[in-house]
Amino acid sequence: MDFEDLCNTGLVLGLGNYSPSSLTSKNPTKNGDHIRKTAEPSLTLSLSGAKKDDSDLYRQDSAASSFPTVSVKREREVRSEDEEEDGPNDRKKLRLSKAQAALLEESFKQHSTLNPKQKQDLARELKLRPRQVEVWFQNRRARTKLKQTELDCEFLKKCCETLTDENRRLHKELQELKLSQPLYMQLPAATLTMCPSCERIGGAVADNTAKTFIKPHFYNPFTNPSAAC
DNA sequence: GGGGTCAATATGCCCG
DNA sequence: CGGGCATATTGACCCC
Repeated sequence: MDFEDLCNTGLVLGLGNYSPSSLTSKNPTKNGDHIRKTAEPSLTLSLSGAKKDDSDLYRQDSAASSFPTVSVKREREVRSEDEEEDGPNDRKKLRLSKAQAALLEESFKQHSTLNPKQKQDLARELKLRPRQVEVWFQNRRARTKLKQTELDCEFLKKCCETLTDENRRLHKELQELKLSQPLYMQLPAATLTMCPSCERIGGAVADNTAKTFIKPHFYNPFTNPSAAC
Protein backbone atom coordinates (compact mmCIF):
# COMPACT_ATOMS: atom_id res chain seq x y z
CA MET A 1 0.00 0.00 0.00
CA ASP A 2 1.24 3.45 -0.63
CA PHE A 3 0.43 6.78 0.79
CA GLU A 4 -1.85 7.70 -2.05
CA ASP A 5 -4.04 4.78 -1.24
CA LEU A 6 -4.32 6.01 2.26
CA CYS A 7 -5.43 9.38 1.10
CA ASN A 8 -7.99 8.10 -1.33
CA THR A 9 -10.47 7.32 1.33
CA GLY A 10 -11.94 10.77 1.20
CA LEU A 11 -10.88 11.44 4.71
CA VAL A 12 -8.42 13.97 5.79
CA LEU A 13 -6.26 12.72 8.54
CA GLY A 14 -5.17 15.19 11.10
CA LEU A 15 -2.14 13.63 12.58
CA GLY A 16 -0.25 16.48 14.04
CA ASN A 17 3.09 17.10 12.51
CA TYR A 18 3.27 13.90 10.71
CA SER A 19 4.83 14.56 7.41
CA PRO A 20 3.91 12.28 4.59
CA SER A 21 7.19 13.03 2.98
CA SER A 22 8.86 11.01 5.63
CA LEU A 23 6.68 8.20 4.59
CA THR A 24 7.09 8.04 0.92
CA SER A 25 10.04 6.04 -0.04
CA LYS A 26 8.23 5.95 -3.28
CA ASN A 27 10.16 8.79 -4.72
CA PRO A 28 13.12 9.01 -2.50
CA THR A 29 15.51 9.78 -5.27
CA LYS A 30 17.77 12.59 -4.34
CA ASN A 31 17.42 13.74 -0.84
CA GLY A 32 18.17 11.56 2.01
CA ASP A 33 18.77 14.71 3.88
CA HIS A 34 15.75 14.80 6.08
CA ILE A 35 17.39 12.00 7.90
CA ARG A 36 20.83 13.36 7.93
CA LYS A 37 19.81 16.70 9.31
CA THR A 38 19.16 15.02 12.58
CA ALA A 39 22.10 12.76 12.49
CA GLU A 40 25.23 13.54 14.32
CA PRO A 41 27.85 15.17 12.24
CA SER A 42 30.90 13.10 11.84
CA LEU A 43 34.46 14.02 11.20
CA THR A 44 36.20 12.63 8.27
CA LEU A 45 39.45 10.83 8.15
CA SER A 46 40.61 9.50 4.92
CA LEU A 47 42.44 6.30 4.52
CA SER A 48 45.26 6.29 2.12
CA GLY A 49 43.41 4.25 -0.47
CA ALA A 50 40.87 5.88 -2.69
CA LYS A 51 37.28 5.56 -1.71
CA LYS A 52 36.19 3.15 -4.35
CA ASP A 53 39.36 1.21 -4.46
CA ASP A 54 39.81 0.00 -1.01
CA SER A 55 37.51 -2.88 -1.63
CA ASP A 56 39.92 -4.02 -4.26
CA LEU A 57 42.85 -3.38 -2.07
CA TYR A 58 41.45 -5.67 0.53
CA ARG A 59 39.46 -7.96 -1.59
CA GLN A 60 41.55 -10.96 -0.76
CA ASP A 61 40.57 -10.89 2.85
CA SER A 62 36.99 -11.80 2.33
CA ALA A 63 38.02 -15.36 2.51
CA ALA A 64 40.75 -14.89 5.01
CA SER A 65 39.16 -12.81 7.68
CA SER A 66 37.80 -14.54 10.67
CA PHE A 67 36.55 -13.04 13.84
CA PRO A 68 38.76 -13.97 16.75
CA THR A 69 36.46 -13.87 19.73
CA VAL A 70 35.02 -17.32 19.50
CA SER A 71 37.35 -18.27 16.74
CA VAL A 72 34.26 -18.10 14.66
CA LYS A 73 34.70 -19.03 11.12
CA ARG A 74 32.50 -17.50 8.57
CA GLU A 75 28.96 -18.42 9.11
CA ARG A 76 28.21 -20.39 6.04
CA GLU A 77 31.51 -21.45 4.75
CA VAL A 78 30.18 -24.36 2.89
CA ARG A 79 32.13 -23.71 -0.19
CA SER A 80 35.56 -23.59 1.24
CA GLU A 81 37.05 -25.03 -1.91
CA ASP A 82 36.26 -22.05 -4.07
CA GLU A 83 37.62 -19.70 -1.57
CA GLU A 84 41.10 -20.79 -2.12
CA GLU A 85 41.09 -19.44 -5.60
CA ASP A 86 40.05 -15.97 -4.85
CA GLY A 87 40.07 -14.64 -8.34
CA PRO A 88 40.29 -10.97 -9.06
CA ASN A 89 36.90 -10.73 -10.67
CA ASP A 90 34.70 -12.50 -8.23
CA ARG A 91 32.51 -10.64 -5.92
CA LYS A 92 31.99 -13.24 -3.29
CA LYS A 93 29.48 -12.89 -0.65
CA LEU A 94 30.99 -12.23 2.69
CA ARG A 95 28.79 -13.39 5.48
CA LEU A 96 29.51 -11.82 8.79
CA SER A 97 29.83 -14.22 11.65
CA LYS A 98 27.29 -14.14 14.43
CA ALA A 99 29.80 -12.61 16.75
CA GLN A 100 30.65 -9.93 14.25
CA ALA A 101 27.04 -9.14 13.60
CA ALA A 102 26.32 -9.04 17.30
CA LEU A 103 29.08 -6.59 17.95
CA LEU A 104 28.02 -4.42 15.06
CA GLU A 105 24.45 -4.45 16.33
CA GLU A 106 25.61 -3.57 19.77
CA SER A 107 27.58 -0.70 18.42
CA PHE A 108 24.68 0.41 16.27
CA LYS A 109 22.46 0.57 19.30
CA GLN A 110 24.82 3.05 20.85
CA HIS A 111 25.20 5.23 17.79
CA SER A 112 23.79 4.76 14.35
CA THR A 113 26.66 6.63 12.76
CA LEU A 114 30.34 6.27 13.40
CA ASN A 115 33.07 8.78 13.53
CA PRO A 116 36.33 7.73 11.90
CA LYS A 117 37.92 6.64 15.12
CA GLN A 118 34.99 4.50 16.10
CA LYS A 119 35.03 3.02 12.66
CA GLN A 120 38.69 2.19 12.86
CA ASP A 121 38.41 0.67 16.29
CA LEU A 122 35.43 -1.37 15.39
CA ALA A 123 37.05 -2.57 12.21
CA ARG A 124 40.12 -3.59 14.10
CA GLU A 125 38.11 -5.39 16.68
CA LEU A 126 36.08 -7.19 14.06
CA LYS A 127 39.00 -7.90 11.79
CA LEU A 128 37.21 -6.17 9.00
CA ARG A 129 38.08 -3.28 6.76
CA PRO A 130 36.81 0.09 7.89
CA ARG A 131 34.98 0.28 4.60
CA GLN A 132 33.08 -2.88 5.46
CA VAL A 133 32.08 -1.47 8.79
CA GLU A 134 30.96 1.69 7.07
CA VAL A 135 28.94 -0.23 4.52
CA TRP A 136 27.39 -2.31 7.24
CA PHE A 137 26.26 0.81 9.04
CA GLN A 138 24.88 2.31 5.88
CA ASN A 139 22.89 -0.77 5.14
CA ARG A 140 21.79 -1.03 8.72
CA ARG A 141 20.47 2.51 8.70
CA ALA A 142 18.62 1.78 5.50
CA ARG A 143 17.04 -1.28 7.05
CA THR A 144 16.04 0.65 10.11
CA LYS A 145 14.46 3.33 8.05
CA LEU A 146 12.60 0.87 5.92
CA LYS A 147 11.24 -0.85 8.97
CA GLN A 148 10.19 2.45 10.46
CA THR A 149 8.45 3.37 7.24
CA GLU A 150 6.54 0.15 7.33
CA LEU A 151 5.52 0.81 10.90
CA ASP A 152 4.42 4.33 10.03
CA CYS A 153 2.42 2.99 7.19
CA GLU A 154 0.71 0.48 9.41
CA PHE A 155 -0.04 3.18 11.90
CA LEU A 156 -1.60 5.45 9.30
CA LYS A 157 -3.62 2.59 7.96
CA LYS A 158 -5.03 1.99 11.42
CA CYS A 159 -5.76 5.68 11.85
CA CYS A 160 -7.52 5.70 8.54
CA GLU A 161 -9.67 2.76 9.45
CA THR A 162 -10.55 4.27 12.80
CA LEU A 163 -11.51 7.58 11.27
CA THR A 164 -13.54 5.92 8.58
CA ASP A 165 -15.49 4.04 11.19
CA GLU A 166 -15.96 7.16 13.23
CA ASN A 167 -17.10 9.08 10.20
CA ARG A 168 -19.60 6.41 9.34
CA ARG A 169 -20.89 6.33 12.89
CA LEU A 170 -21.33 10.09 13.00
CA HIS A 171 -23.16 10.12 9.70
CA LYS A 172 -25.50 7.51 10.99
CA GLU A 173 -26.05 9.40 14.21
CA LEU A 174 -26.81 12.54 12.27
CA GLN A 175 -29.35 10.76 10.16
CA GLU A 176 -31.07 9.43 13.22
CA LEU A 177 -31.11 12.84 14.85
CA LYS A 178 -32.58 14.40 11.77
CA LEU A 179 -35.36 11.89 11.71
CA SER A 180 -36.19 12.29 15.35
CA GLN A 181 -36.22 16.11 15.43
CA PRO A 182 -39.09 18.45 14.53
CA LEU A 183 -38.89 19.69 11.02
CA TYR A 184 -37.61 23.15 11.82
CA MET A 185 -34.69 21.71 13.59
CA GLN A 186 -33.60 20.35 10.32
CA LEU A 187 -33.05 23.80 8.92
CA PRO A 188 -29.56 25.09 8.91
CA ALA A 189 -29.09 27.04 12.12
CA ALA A 190 -27.85 30.11 10.28
CA THR A 191 -31.19 30.63 8.63
CA LEU A 192 -33.05 30.90 11.90
CA THR A 193 -33.70 34.05 13.91
CA MET A 194 -35.26 34.63 17.21
CA CYS A 195 -37.14 37.69 18.22
CA PRO A 196 -35.34 39.28 21.16
CA SER A 197 -38.53 40.54 22.73
CA CYS A 198 -40.83 37.63 22.51
CA GLU A 199 -38.06 35.10 22.24
CA ARG A 200 -39.74 33.26 19.50
CA ILE A 201 -38.08 31.94 16.52
CA GLY A 202 -38.60 33.74 13.32
CA GLY A 203 -38.01 32.14 10.02
CA ALA A 204 -35.12 32.76 7.81
CA VAL A 205 -34.65 36.08 6.17
CA ALA A 206 -36.88 35.46 3.30
CA ASP A 207 -38.33 32.24 4.30
CA ASN A 208 -41.32 30.81 2.71
CA THR A 209 -40.85 27.55 4.36
CA ALA A 210 -40.92 28.81 7.91
CA LYS A 211 -44.43 30.05 7.51
CA THR A 212 -45.66 26.61 7.19
CA PHE A 213 -44.50 25.42 10.52
CA ILE A 214 -44.16 26.48 14.08
CA LYS A 215 -42.19 29.59 14.69
CA PRO A 216 -38.73 28.54 15.55
CA HIS A 217 -37.10 29.93 18.62
CA PHE A 218 -33.62 30.68 17.47
CA TYR A 219 -31.97 33.94 17.19
CA ASN A 220 -29.21 34.88 14.91
CA PRO A 221 -27.73 38.17 16.14
CA PHE A 222 -25.77 38.63 12.98
CA THR A 223 -28.61 38.54 10.57
CA ASN A 224 -31.12 40.58 12.46
CA PRO A 225 -30.04 42.00 15.80
CA SER A 226 -32.94 44.31 16.48
CA ALA A 227 -35.63 42.67 14.57
CA ALA A 228 -38.98 42.31 16.16
CA CYS A 229 -41.59 39.80 15.25
C1' DG B 1 13.63 -22.50 -9.08
C1' DG B 2 12.19 -18.54 -6.91
C1' DG B 3 11.95 -15.44 -3.18
C1' DG B 4 14.32 -13.37 0.73
C1' DT B 5 18.42 -11.50 2.85
C1' DC B 6 22.34 -8.81 2.95
C1' DA B 7 27.13 -7.30 1.68
C1' DA B 8 28.85 -4.65 -1.86
C1' DT B 9 28.67 -1.28 -5.54
C1' DA B 10 26.93 2.87 -8.11
C1' DT B 11 25.26 7.30 -8.06
C1' DG B 12 24.03 11.73 -6.64
C1' DC B 13 23.56 15.18 -3.02
C1' DC B 14 25.21 18.00 0.76
C1' DC B 15 28.43 20.16 3.74
C1' DG B 16 32.78 21.84 5.58
C1' DC C 1 36.59 19.48 -3.97
C1' DG C 2 36.63 15.42 -1.05
C1' DG C 3 34.32 12.72 2.21
C1' DG C 4 30.17 11.04 4.15
C1' DC C 5 25.71 9.95 3.52
C1' DA C 6 21.11 8.09 1.53
C1' DT C 7 19.26 5.47 -1.83
C1' DA C 8 18.89 2.21 -5.63
C1' DT C 9 20.66 -1.73 -7.52
C1' DT C 10 23.42 -5.89 -8.06
C1' DG C 11 24.77 -10.35 -7.08
C1' DA C 12 26.00 -14.17 -3.87
C1' DC C 13 24.00 -17.06 -0.89
C1' DC C 14 20.40 -19.53 1.71
C1' DC C 15 16.08 -21.77 2.47
C1' DC C 16 11.72 -23.66 1.27
